[in-house]
Amino acid sequence: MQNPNEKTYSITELSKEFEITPRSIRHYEQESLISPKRVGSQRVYTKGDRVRLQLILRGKRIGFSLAEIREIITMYDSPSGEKKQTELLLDKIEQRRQALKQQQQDILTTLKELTELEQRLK
Amino acid sequence: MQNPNEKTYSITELSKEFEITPRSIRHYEQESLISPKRVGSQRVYTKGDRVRLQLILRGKRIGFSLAEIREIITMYDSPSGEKKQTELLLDKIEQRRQALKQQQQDILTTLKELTELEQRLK
DNA sequence: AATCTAATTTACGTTAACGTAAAGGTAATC
DNA sequence: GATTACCTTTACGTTAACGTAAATTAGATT
Repeated sequence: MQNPNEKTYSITELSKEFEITPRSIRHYEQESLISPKRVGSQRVYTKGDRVRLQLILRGKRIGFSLAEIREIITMYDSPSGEKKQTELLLDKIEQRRQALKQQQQDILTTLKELTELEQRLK
Repeated sequence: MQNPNEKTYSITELSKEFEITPRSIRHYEQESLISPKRVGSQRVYTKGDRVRLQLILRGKRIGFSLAEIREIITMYDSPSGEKKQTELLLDKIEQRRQALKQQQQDILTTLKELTELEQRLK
């Protein structure tokens, strides 16, 4: 049940909250990463849209391209359909998982090196 | 003590080992991320250069820009000099550490979401 | 001597992710 | 009714990180 009285946000509200420019948000929309409603010509963002924006920004922080983020979002949105399709999705998920595990390792290594460096500086 | 008989590598050797193009390696050199020796006009990479290349690639995997990687490398290379300089370095290290911790969190969140999604697909 | 093979430099091209005007619409406020 | 605030679209500009092609060099092989 979607509450029609649910709180909504304007583009500048969101841009301020997440410290990005409206231009970026519009860009994400152009890239089909988010699809706000319109009231007249103005974009209106629901809580769901806000969550999606957070997801986008989280993706960016771990170095995903917008194309990769779109892929992930598409996975979320895909209706549990064909068996063949599902297989493909599971494959992609596994690939992502591997990349993320690698990243975890890389981060751990880098953190250690930073600590070493810090010691050396004292 | 640097062993002058130490094993060295050509640019294509390294490019094959790490599955990148020679162009990329030359580009990193242009950006002052690596400085191989020359024998005649040809680049010759020592083991140390190889390690540095690995560091670069690791940085890339966690989403660092070449500029950020250069900053980190510079920190490594900086001789423990002025007290003021050292303070600045320690600051930068701390900043990096914070960003990396954030990334760890983001990755954990993403991994969880992937798992949820996987469950949903079954 | 000619032909590979692997390297070099120079330089223009490409893609992603926005930045940055410019020109205009609408609704509230002075 | 004019200004202000906030939004819109269109479109060209910018930066990073290489890709790609052209012209050249130098050593090894046929």
